[in-house]
Amino acid sequence: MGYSVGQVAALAGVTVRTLHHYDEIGLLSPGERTRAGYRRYTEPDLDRLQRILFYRELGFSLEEIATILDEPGVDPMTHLRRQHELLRRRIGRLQEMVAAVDKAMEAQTMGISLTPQERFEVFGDFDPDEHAQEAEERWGGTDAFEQSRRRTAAYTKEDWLRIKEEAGEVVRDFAAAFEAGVPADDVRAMDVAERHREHLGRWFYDCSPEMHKGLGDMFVADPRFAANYEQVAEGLAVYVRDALHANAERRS
Amino acid sequence: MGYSVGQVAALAGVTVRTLHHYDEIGLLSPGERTRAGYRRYTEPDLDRLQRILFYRELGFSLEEIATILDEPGVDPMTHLRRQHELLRRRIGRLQEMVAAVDKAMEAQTMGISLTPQERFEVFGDFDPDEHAQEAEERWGGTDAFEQSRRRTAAYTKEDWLRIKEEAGEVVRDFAAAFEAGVPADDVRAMDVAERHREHLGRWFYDCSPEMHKGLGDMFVADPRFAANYEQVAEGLAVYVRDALHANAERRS
DNA sequence: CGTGTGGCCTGACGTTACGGGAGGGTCAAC
DNA sequence: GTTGACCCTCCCGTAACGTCAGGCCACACG
Repeated sequence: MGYSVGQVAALAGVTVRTLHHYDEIGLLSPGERTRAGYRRYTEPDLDRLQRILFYRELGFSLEEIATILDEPGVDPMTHLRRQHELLRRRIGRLQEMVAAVDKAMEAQTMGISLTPQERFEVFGDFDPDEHAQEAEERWGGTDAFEQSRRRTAAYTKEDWLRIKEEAGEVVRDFAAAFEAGVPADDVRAMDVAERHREHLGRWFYDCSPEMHKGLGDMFVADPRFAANYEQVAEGLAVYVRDALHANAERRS
Repeated sequence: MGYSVGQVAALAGVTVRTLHHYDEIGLLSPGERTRAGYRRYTEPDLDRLQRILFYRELGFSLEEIATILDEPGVDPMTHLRRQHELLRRRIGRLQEMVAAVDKAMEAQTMGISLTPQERFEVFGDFDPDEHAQEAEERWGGTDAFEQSRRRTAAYTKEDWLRIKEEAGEVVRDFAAAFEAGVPADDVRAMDVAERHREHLGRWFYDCSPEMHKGLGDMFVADPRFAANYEQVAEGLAVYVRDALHANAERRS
């Protein structure tokens, strides 16, 4: 019953030391121990190890893997879909690199030399998402940004759809309250603001009330964000900011 | 003229510290320095950096990259072909993983649970080459084995063809001398043995005369290797061993 | 002509994900 | 009942950087 470290190591193609390490940092602790202190790995442990190795191979850090695996309420199927999506992306990236190599070969045979930009473009625009670059410039290096980047890295298309739906719901509720003439510091508006904050915490990063206030300011100051609300209703951006502020005051 | 660290870092999407590090370890030292000591990267430096990042992305260690890049007599085209080959392999591996995920999804929806072996098989047979596993068992952990593994990791199909051809030539020459009645300790036989040793050094690992002798012994003792020679001419394995021994004596 | 301000320099210590060995217990087998 | 394979827990080492700290350098601006 159960597998010893050596057996698991041989099975999974890792060293015993690696398993010890995963135990040390709490990433994978064997379900049982013999009275002599020997590690005994159970079937679910193997399952978890398989996932660990998978995400590791795709370049995730062990800490990231821990948060991915310990996300509450994710069934095996979600993991598989996520893995599928990640593989697809990674293969796409490698195919881009193939294209770049092909281009370089062509240039080489033609005797043309590439510009520095051309040479690095496959490395440069790591994510084809312009928003990500903007975010980097604004919040680059902050904890929140890092946390967000790490978490979103593993989201599937379906995750994103759910996020969009949730976000849309919040905006609609804000708009409804706004048009109904509910004051921004009314509990009803503040409750929506709080849901917005929770939404961020669930999907992106832990957003303190203080940070949430700053975010509200930006919704007004930055036309790119403001447009998101203004196109729903004129004056909504300011309303949302006020609601976030009011909610932050209430929370602190 | 030339690029500063910051410019290169921005261009290539790496940090300044990374470039400092590469300079420290001698992997990429800027072609010039200003009188104030500022690094100035030239066009060839960018070229080299691009290759470094390429091989790095594919999982090579910086030490391995250094040996790959500093291999004498490799033109840009060879690198490009090699990169193409590596990408192809890597994509193939990822596609295997996709297949494994698909299988797991199927099993999941069917309610079947996979055996431990099935779960890890995509990680297990890391290299589909049975010879590599045998080699690991015999020489696992030795410097020569490590060196060989590192170097061969980057060989293209064309490299392997050339290796095979070279090796075949040596065997034919051994066979010719053997059948012509040339004694194994004759200079002509010993010269072929020396060429064999150089062949190993060029493509696999630095083979000392002492190691070469051991290798000769194995050609006789291990039927798997012996067959290689015996199928060319009966008694050739022993002849080759004797030639390797004689040459080793001469060399020491 | 001083004075920021941003970029660059060299240490030097911190971190991640293990590798590898010392020193010592455990256990099935001969 | 001892031997060899396997396991344990420290503990130090390594690779590839991250992250300051303390101090030049260079050029724009008043």
